Amino acid sequence: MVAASRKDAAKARVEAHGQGDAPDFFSISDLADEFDVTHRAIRFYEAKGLLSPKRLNGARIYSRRDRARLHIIIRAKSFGYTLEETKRYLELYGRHGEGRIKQLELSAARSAEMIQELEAKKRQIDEQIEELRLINKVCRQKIAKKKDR
Amino acid sequence: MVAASRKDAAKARVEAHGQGDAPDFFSISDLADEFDVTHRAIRFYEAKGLLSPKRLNGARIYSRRDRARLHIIIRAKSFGYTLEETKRYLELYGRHGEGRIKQLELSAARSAEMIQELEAKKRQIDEQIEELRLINKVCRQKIAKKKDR
DNA sequence: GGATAGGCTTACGTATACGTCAAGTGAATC
DNA sequence: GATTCACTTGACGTATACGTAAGCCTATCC
Repeated sequence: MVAASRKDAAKARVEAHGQGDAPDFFSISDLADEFDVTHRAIRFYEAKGLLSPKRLNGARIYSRRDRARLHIIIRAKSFGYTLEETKRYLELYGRHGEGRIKQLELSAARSAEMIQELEAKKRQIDEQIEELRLINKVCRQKIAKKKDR
Repeated sequence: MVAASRKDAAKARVEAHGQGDAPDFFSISDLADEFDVTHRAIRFYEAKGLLSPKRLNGARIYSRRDRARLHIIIRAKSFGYTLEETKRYLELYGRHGEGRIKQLELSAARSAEMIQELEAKKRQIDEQIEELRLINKVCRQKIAKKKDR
């Protein structure tokens, strides 16, 4: 298994100054399995600039940070954001804390905006849930009526 | 304005046995304006079987129910459902209450499933919001530090 | 009754998000 | 040392969700 050996090599390097037992890096297959996406998709996100893993003999090595980013990509997709929108979010994610005041203020503003947006989305979902509860209730009532008739 | 006249004609017909002052039907432009989507998109949803408005001299006439369906389509899209998935939801929506027990039980089950799914989606959004709150907090703290230095 | 407004269909084009080969590399195992 | 295994890079294909232009209809307004 080449991947394993590459992994071991990288692991040795990382664990030299590593700190835990939880993995510090991942192969593309690790992440593909963990998040149930294809290799192709992960590479596609990289091509679009959402990921930029290190390389070891050509093979991609994903750090915990890369993994966290992938997690965010997949979550964001699941509630309707395009990769382009997610990219903007990841930019924010990648550099909060760094930069000059102007940059920090921009990040603060952007994160606040996104929170508002997500709260709005939650409210929309709540409306939808309410409708579904009503449908569910009506169905169960009609079932009950038909059954004791 | 042809639309207006068609509207008036249809309105007369509907108001003959109508009940309120809120509109009972809508032109494609009405809905396009209200929900900020293009005519093309609305027709596309129809082509995909998500809508099926009545016609008057060829022109589409949308009922309140059609309008409600469009509203659902747009909301569902905004939180990540495909039109195909939304179509399945609309089927449920369109016929709860009708049919035999088997059908009612299916509808009850499906609506319950969807509620679970949406609740899960809400939890995901909450996680994302938590992350953003943290980012926002860190940014504001660093800004404060830099400012009183 | 000709212009204008709104709507219609047909059909090809486009952006996003990958899927699917094809062909090659580099390390590990038999 | 040949095979295998995981990974690589193109390159072309495909599904979804529309955009866009062309040409036609038709009711109302002037």
